[in-house]
Amino acid sequence: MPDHDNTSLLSRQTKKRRVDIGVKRTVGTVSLAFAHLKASNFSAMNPHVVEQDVNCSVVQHTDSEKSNVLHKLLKRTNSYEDTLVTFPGATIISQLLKNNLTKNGANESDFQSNGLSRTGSEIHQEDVCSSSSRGSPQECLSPFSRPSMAQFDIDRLTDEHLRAKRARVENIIRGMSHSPNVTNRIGETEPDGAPQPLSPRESYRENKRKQKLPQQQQSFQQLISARKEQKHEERRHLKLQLEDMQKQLRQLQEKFYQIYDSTDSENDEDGHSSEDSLHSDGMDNHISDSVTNRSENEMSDLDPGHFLDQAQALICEQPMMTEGEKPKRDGSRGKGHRSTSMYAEGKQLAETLKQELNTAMTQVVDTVVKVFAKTPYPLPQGFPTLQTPSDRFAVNREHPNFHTNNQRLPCFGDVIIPNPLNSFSNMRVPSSNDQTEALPLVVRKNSTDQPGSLPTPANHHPGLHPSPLSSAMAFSPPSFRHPFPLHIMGYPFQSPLGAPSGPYPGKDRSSPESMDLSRETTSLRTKMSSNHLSLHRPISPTHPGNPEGLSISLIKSECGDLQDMSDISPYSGKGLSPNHLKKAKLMFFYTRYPSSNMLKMFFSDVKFNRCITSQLIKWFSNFREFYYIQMEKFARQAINDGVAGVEELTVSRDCELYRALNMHYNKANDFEQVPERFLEVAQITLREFFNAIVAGKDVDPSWKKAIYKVICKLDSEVPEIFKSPNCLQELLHE
DNA sequence: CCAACACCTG
DNA sequence: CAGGTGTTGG
Repeated sequence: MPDHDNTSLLSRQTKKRRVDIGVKRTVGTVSLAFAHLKASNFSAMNPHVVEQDVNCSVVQHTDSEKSNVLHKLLKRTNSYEDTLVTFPGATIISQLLKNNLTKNGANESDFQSNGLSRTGSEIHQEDVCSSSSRGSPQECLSPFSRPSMAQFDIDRLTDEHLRAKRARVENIIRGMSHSPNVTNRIGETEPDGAPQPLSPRESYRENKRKQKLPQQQQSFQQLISARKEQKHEERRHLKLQLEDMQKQLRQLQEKFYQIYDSTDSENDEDGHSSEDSLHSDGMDNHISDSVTNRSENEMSDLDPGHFLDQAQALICEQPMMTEGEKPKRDGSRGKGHRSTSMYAEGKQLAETLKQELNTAMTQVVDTVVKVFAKTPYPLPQGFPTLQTPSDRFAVNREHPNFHTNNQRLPCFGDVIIPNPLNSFSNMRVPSSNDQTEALPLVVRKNSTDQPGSLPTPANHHPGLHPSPLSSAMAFSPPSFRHPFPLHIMGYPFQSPLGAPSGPYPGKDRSSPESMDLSRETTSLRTKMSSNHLSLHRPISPTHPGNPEGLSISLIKSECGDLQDMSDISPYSGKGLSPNHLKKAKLMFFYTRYPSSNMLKMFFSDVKFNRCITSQLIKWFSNFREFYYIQMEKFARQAINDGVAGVEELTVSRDCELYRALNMHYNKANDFEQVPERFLEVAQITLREFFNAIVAGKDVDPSWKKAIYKVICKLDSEVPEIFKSPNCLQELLHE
């Protein structure tokens, strides 16, 4: 419970906190403003909304427990689909996967008959599964394709296939190095009748572009088409590799289900016994039966990712499984005596899987990297977005068991593999757990201003704080987190004039700066290694990226008391630039009511005059305005949603309120160290509003005055680093 | 008077 | 986010 009664202690601050002035003019406009809001809330009231909107920290993540990397990879790849339209490799990946998942076997034959110059060796080295799949497309796609195949057969097949694959890949690589002169026309590459949803669009665009091209550009067009052929070459290679991977997956899947389903094969419908059906025709029946009879849910069992899920689950669950207890897919018929052998086999299977996935992924990634390295013109915007929702990290809880034993598949790391950046430089993305020293450049000094800063306030409810990240980081020094800021690698600094400095002036800041990726990555790496050495290291004023450098004091020109015309000089950098605004917003996480003296301290690179000062003050006033509006809005929502007491109101990093605030003050999410204290203050504010409204104080025109008085005392000390004119670089690139 | 504030408006 | 305005404490 915040100190309601302390309103007389305002004098503790040296700075003037006249939060009580200027509030008289309110004549119920706020209530009017929220009338529609109220109405909408009433219309859409249901308990779930209550939980999500109000009880901010309640999160359900049942899915994440089941998830595994490949599954995510597949899903994410599919989800990237829309953004990948112009990125051939990834498009292929998603298409391939999608085709496979929708058991459309035609893709393989499509690839071979599309007129592309596929080297003969590749075709002839198709493995059994692939060639047979040409005859009956479905045959290879089911895990039950060959349940009768002997174990060693599969092993042998796998080995052979591995060798074949390696030879093929080498062949491919060799071919890639000296065969960019293959001539094939774009339109024929992806037949219009192809079932892939993307292909028509793609070819349509290509055709359209072709039609529009004037004759003068023919040579350029030739160049383009040559490049495209190159790309198509690589695309095909990627396809092939993916096919290989999928085949291997299928085989492993079969193997897995053999091990796994042999115990309950009698369970299978139609009395088909897997052990008995040695003949492929019987198998086909079996497949079609199971395929057609399976519900949508069960169809996901054919998903390789799901298969991996189960493999992983098998490995992890076996040791702690009681006798007779079996994974869900086994149904109720437990057979404990199989469990030991199953465990061993599952482990072996997992090992094989790991190796295979590692090598295959490495190859694919390498190829992709090559494609990128060779691409001479800017990459399409379809490159997978780098923005990573923070809750994806905070939320992603795996099964606890996965953490307690080291059987957690190491190659799977911590998810997010599909992000090309991760594999781009083979750099291991540092997770928050990896950082062991010198975490924040920003060190908050103990301030007398923050009564409950270090220990989390008493009002937290353990059950209501599900964010594992924040709880895990609760022990890190002064409530700073250090999640890895992936996005900053793709988000160069805003230019002083407010336009993004990247080559892509897209409206979306998540639009990638692919060409800068490697540079940014290395820069990040050096930042990582140099760590705290960069603390307070002033970046050279002639630094090309100096954001303040080019700022033109447009604002100043409006000021009557402009003293020196030299202030307008572009390089004097004395005005308030967009980066100053950004900095001010970040500072708001610490202080809601900065004194003008404080502002002068922290914006030392700005030549202060009355105008600048009031502009800065105005900024913070605007920040507060937004802040309080949000607070009131969410408080009223909570009331409308039937929240009984303030105890149910918490502000955590994954709640909507925080997101709204963070969106406002930390839009690009480039500042990943939003102090815990800010959450506390926000929660207190929210509860203040809640209490006041519940008590009906909002009838008083100046009812917020009391709240302001409370909140203005909760300011934290702004970290020293904010005093640096270049703090943005240091903060964001840290 | 003036700085600082909240509120309103564009 | 900036401009304008009314309010208030010093």
